[in-house]
Amino acid sequence: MSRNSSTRFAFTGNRSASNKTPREINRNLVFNLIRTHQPVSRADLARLSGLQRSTVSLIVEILIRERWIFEGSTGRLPRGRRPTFLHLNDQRSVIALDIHTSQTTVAVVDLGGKIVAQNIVVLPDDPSKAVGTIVREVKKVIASNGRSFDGIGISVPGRPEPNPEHPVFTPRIKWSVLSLQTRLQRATGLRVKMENVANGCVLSEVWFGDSDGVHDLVVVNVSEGIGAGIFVNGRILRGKDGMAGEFGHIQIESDGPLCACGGTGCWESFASNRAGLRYYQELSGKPALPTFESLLRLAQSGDAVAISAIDKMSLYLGRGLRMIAAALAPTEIVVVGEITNAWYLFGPKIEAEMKHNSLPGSPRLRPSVEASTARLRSAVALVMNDGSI
Amino acid sequence: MSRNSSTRFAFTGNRSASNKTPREINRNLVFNLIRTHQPVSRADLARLSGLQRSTVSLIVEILIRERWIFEGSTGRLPRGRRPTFLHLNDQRSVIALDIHTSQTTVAVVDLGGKIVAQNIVVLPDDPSKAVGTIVREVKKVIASNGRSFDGIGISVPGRPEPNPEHPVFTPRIKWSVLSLQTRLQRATGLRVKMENVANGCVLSEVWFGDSDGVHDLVVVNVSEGIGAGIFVNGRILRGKDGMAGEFGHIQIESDGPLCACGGTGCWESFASNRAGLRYYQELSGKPALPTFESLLRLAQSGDAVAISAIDKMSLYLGRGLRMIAAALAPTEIVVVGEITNAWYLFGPKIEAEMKHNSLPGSPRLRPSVEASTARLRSAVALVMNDGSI
DNA sequence: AACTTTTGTTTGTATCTTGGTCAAACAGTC
DNA sequence: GACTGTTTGACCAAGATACAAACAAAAGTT
Repeated sequence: MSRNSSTRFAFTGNRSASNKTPREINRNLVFNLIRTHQPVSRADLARLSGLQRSTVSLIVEILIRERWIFEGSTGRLPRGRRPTFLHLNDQRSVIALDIHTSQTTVAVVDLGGKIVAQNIVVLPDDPSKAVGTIVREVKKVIASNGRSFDGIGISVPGRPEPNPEHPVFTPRIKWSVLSLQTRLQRATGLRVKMENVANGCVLSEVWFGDSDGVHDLVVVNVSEGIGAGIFVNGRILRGKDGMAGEFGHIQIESDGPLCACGGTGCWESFASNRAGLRYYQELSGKPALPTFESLLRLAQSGDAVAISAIDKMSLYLGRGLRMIAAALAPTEIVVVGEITNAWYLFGPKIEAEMKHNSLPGSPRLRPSVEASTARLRSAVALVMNDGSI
Repeated sequence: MSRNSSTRFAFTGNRSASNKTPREINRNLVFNLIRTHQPVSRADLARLSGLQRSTVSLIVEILIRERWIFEGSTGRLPRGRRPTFLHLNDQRSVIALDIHTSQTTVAVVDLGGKIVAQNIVVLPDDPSKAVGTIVREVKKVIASNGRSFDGIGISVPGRPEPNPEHPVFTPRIKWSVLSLQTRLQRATGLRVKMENVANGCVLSEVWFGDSDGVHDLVVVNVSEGIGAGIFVNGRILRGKDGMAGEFGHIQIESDGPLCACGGTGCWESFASNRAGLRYYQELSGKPALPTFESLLRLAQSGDAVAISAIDKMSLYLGRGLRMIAAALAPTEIVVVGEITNAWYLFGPKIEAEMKHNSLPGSPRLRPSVEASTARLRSAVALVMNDGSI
């Protein structure tokens, strides 16, 4: 909270600092405090940040001028002058895309994380037509909403880091997400940012989570595959070509099903939604269920075989989370995905296995609030902040 | 290199910045450039840092006054005024301790990373006497060297993070490293800092490595056990209670030998020095070899069974490194340990297995220069910089 | 009506980088 | 040997910023 008074050396990278650096840092600090504490007064911001009230006032003035926030009503206190409450400007908003293999959600999200409008688009079977369908839908949303938008944020399964050699790593999407980006940019003139699902959920947790000082967090996205978003030392760990967090493709048994990545025995072959469906098929001897949701419904209605399948999946999930705990020692692991809709069936099993034979100090484990919301909200952080937290 | 001109928000933690912050940042920057580029002139520092020459001169003046650096000889250029070369002050030095289960190295290391004196201490069999032996030896070294020391830096296998609940995690050391710290502090009056071996090697790589802009690096220490030091986004990833990087205790097979941590099938059960010795014993049917060095010597002399044992160990090492690559996607993995003394036997096998069925963009793999040097040098970074890079 | 408390603004000061100027020092050229 | 161009390092004014303290505003309390 207070000044860093260390006289010792501490690398902060290769960047030099100018006179404008403190303002930049404090401006970010104040803005983030407004995000997480709104409505809030200047005096409270001074107390929260450790800055002087005068400094806070100057920064707030800038933020108002740039339309990030606005002055709301005055409050009421037991005594003293009434404070002026500051709010995030919910007039500013972005277009959010949540891309899945077969469907895509197009939404309007405001700066405060509120989902103003939402629209599910079923993609055509022909992959080459998917991009066109999405672009059309986005233009429709822009036209139907009177407001202007700050940009477009896209959540994709895979790693859309721009790299000339491996442009994108999105094994489950059959069409080019890169061409979607450029076509949206051309069609709308807006800035378009893409991010991996798990990293996006990290952004949402950090931007809109109620916990104040998140500094260690791993988000594990359990869906068709498994990917993780790693938030450490106050930043997202991206790694080379944005490939960090691919725990799903870590081999946890030397033999096992062949994975889409080419390897065998990958964690996601044992613990993803597809694995759950496979377990049900193996245990029941019946034909495969159409969707993972149907497996959840069966289990929730008390089907013993479905519950066994879920238990087996949970066991492997817990084992993988133990791996993540040993590797990164986060204070908290947040699970995102369809399984959070029936967390009572998974959570206890997963947690027990995660803590079984683990090193001292297991992380807290909890499901994400609402996966779809988290993914859509990430668009705000992506557009407003380049996703750089 | 140049100014961060982004007007967007970028979390830099919860700390506010004062107008002393730029000086602090730039001072660190300049000092680190001197460390990595010495001897170097003020003008070169200005070019390297992007700062104005006037600013560099002011900072250099402070660094000289505080005895971090000194002005050396003037250089010679094709034309123009002669530059004054700046050097790290090699009069400043620290005591370095490199702790192993059965022996400890006590050394004197100067600010430039040069090992001025070195002394191997064999620890008594009785664990309770180990601390006393080490303290005596340190006092002897201090007395025999005329100079004064800035502190004591200790490299230990394990995670010596201070935490009331789990004070330390050093499963292979039978005596209390915490009491060593306090007794050394009392006996010498110097500041005493401890760090995990792998993290220490990261510090050494970053402080004394010739690569300029290291921002992604994982150091894997292969010894009795296996531990990793993770350097990402320009900082060491410590995790809760400093436990991050314990890849050695990740389960890579569901069944396997019982590990010291209580689990089964841990990576280090398959890939550590002990595993190599076990493989030799299993393959040869002969009694166990006394030390890992003897296995290396056998293999180097062409013993086919020893080479097979090493190959098996390499296979598992490569598999574990593939796991680290998927988890963190570092640009480089550096291996530290006895195996680097016979790297030609391990390296190709490890690298081939690491790249086998891996995700796109494998990290570079290389052995550390000299493990003992790296561990001792880490003391400088620990003492001079609180290990906070 | 006077006092107290809290909020938000204004003003003066210290710190720090920037960017320009200047002398010194040196090599090459006329 | 004098002139030219280059580089280094010192010096100084200007601009940006946070801080500290004083001040104005607005409400409740005495």
